[in-house]
Amino acid sequence: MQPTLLCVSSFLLPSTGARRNAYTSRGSPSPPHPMGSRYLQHCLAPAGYNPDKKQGLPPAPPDPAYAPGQEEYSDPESPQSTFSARYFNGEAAVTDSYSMDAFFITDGRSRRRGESQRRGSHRHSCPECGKTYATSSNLSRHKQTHRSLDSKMARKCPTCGKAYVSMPALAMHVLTHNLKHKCDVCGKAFSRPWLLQGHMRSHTGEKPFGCSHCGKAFADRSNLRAHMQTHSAFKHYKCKQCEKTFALKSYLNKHYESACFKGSEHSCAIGN
DNA sequence: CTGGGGACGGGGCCC
DNA sequence: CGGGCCCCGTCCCCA
Repeated sequence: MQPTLLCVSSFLLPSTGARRNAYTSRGSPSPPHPMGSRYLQHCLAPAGYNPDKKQGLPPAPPDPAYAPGQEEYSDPESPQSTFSARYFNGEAAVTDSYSMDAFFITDGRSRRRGESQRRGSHRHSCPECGKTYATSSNLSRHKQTHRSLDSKMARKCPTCGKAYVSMPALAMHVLTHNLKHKCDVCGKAFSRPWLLQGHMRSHTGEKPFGCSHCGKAFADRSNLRAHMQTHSAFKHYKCKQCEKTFALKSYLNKHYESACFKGSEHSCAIGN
């Protein structure tokens, strides 16, 4: 992800301090999002976003406005927004800032993919899902992800026994048992260097990811993404029990757990 | 109870 | 094959 050109100076913000230092165990993540990084590709037009060749991001749709008053949110996998991104923080440039489209339309991978397509380079496409890759090697690795867990090719993690059909995925998983990247400040260890990098920001107060709308800065890109959704006038995630709507899926999930489905089953809840 | 944010994990993809 | 990057998602805390 590249920042917009509106405000590209990076520097350290005063640390807000980590509110807590409790490193609790996390639940298993959900399966990868079927829509991948394209899930907000209908976001509003850029304001200030300059799709230069380095960024390579596609321009926003000519009329991407998400009709106000739209009551029914039928596709929670592709939330949209009427928010028009403007960077109006007149104060000192505090961080890189990301307009809505620049942030949501695509990610670095699809950006690179787009560049390759514009260059007209030959792509190797997966017959099962249609994804394309620059090399047959990459395609071969990708194809492993389509294997069934019952496949003879499936292998188990020697440490925890979790089965994988994709060898790269297994290799990545195995690394999670080897926490060799240690924080010099607090001693917390991580399996991958960029996890440590993100963690270090909690010590330094660095917040490289800024919201182009309100100027608020974040240390974590995912948190900026969630913040961006709070600027949306629309609450895309609706409880199927009480019809209440929420801007973020996590809020809806919380609602399911705490309120609407308290003491009952989540029969019509998450995952639809 | 909801909204917002901080911190982090697992896994896919590119080079 | 491995490193780096990015994504989605979760858990937790607080106002």
